[in-house]
Amino acid sequence: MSTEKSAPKRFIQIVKELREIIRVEEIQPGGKLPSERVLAERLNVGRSSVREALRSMELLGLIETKHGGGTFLSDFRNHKLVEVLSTFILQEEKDLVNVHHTQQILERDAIVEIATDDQLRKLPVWESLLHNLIVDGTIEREILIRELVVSSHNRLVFKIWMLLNQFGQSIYRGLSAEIEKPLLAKFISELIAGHPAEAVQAYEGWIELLTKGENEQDEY
Amino acid sequence: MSTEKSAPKRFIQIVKELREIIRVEEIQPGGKLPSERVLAERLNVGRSSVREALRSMELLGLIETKHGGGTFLSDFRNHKLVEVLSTFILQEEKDLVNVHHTQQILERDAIVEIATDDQLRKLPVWESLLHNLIVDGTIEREILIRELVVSSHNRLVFKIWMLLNQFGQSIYRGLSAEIEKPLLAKFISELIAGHPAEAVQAYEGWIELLTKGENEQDEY
DNA sequence: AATTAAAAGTGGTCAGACCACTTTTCCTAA
DNA sequence: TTAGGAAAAGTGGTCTGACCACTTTTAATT
Repeated sequence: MSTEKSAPKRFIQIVKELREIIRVEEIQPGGKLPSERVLAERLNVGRSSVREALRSMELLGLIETKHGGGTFLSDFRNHKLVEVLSTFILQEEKDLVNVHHTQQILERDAIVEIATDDQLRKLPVWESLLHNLIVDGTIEREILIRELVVSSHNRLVFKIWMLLNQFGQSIYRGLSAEIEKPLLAKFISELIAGHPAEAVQAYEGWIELLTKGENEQDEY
Repeated sequence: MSTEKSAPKRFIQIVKELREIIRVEEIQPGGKLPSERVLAERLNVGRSSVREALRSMELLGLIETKHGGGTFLSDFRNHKLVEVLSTFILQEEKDLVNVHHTQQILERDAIVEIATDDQLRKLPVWESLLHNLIVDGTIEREILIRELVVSSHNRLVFKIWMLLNQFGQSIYRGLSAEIEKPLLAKFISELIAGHPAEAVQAYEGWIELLTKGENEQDEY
């Protein structure tokens, strides 16, 4: 009666075994996986079942395939899950808003963490970014944010953020650098100075500037 | 030479055509898709190719399959973004500390959000939890935290949190309710009162209490 | 009319056959 | 000896047909 139907789909099981093989044999990104025929024999399943699992992983960008060449483990960062999913769900505006909201949560925390850590806030990256901003008048927003999250020493947060970033690309409209320049400068300065509250405040002002006017975003 | 190889994988194409069929025939979530054999004939491909596409979509949670029954479009508002990703993101992430850190980031944000929203902070849940705490002297921590995140109106955050929770079980030591009682009471009270800073502070004290003594966990 | 058994429909899996492409092997010619 | 190039082997891509297991529909029986 319980919901324990326990119908473990074969191809799902194969995906798991594949992952295990990758782990045990220490196959590195770019490395070659056993051929479909070999896998079929090793796992005692038909080749078509192996292919179903392999194709699933390929859709996710977990592996890459070269016709006649072989199957290769691709780098984690290349996975396409987000891209694929987005084609199915991107019409939901609310999802996008949530994605960015979540990103901002992570970013805010990273800011606080960096600003309160003498080691981190003195990293040369920030000075460099600030310098670029003042001299060139431009700054690569994504790099800045990325540095923020990376520096926070939490690889999990970084991974999640990267994923969300792929998913939520391009909500930040191109904006005149002149407008955001002072806010950005203040933000980075406060970060270096070790003033978390002020840094976060400047950051939020900056974000608001970037997203404002995009839409009224009623509370629905 | 260019990276423009443009190798249009068959099963990828089928995924796209599937999506088109779903759109044109207005198949609703829960609705039934044409059978594999029918699809194969309609698209002029072999059944195995159809299956590869179908299995890929199933791994993403886009469709569901009932053996002998058929293939059904699942509610992809409930897409498995986080779920699927987790198996690949967290597989190497043995660092429980990171998991909990990330959870706490999300929780902190939820607290602020609730405390600063008159609608949310007046929800009867909080009073109820506080009452239970005082009367019974006990409180289900997971329920509390869960309510926190759920109330924040960001389903994505909720999903991520639930996921992390699943992975990070059992770091919170069973602790004497007497010790955490005052902190918890203060935390909830501040939440209801609409004092975000104080609520967060109490929350952090509480968390510190819960995780302290666990420090035998060297950084390895 | 209700119950039940048979049939049809559908997903799950496998085996084998080709094809197209890549990599390796190995023989020939310079 | 060695550099080229053709043949062979390896590998992914796809299709067909065959069963099996399970569900839904249909038909027959009571």
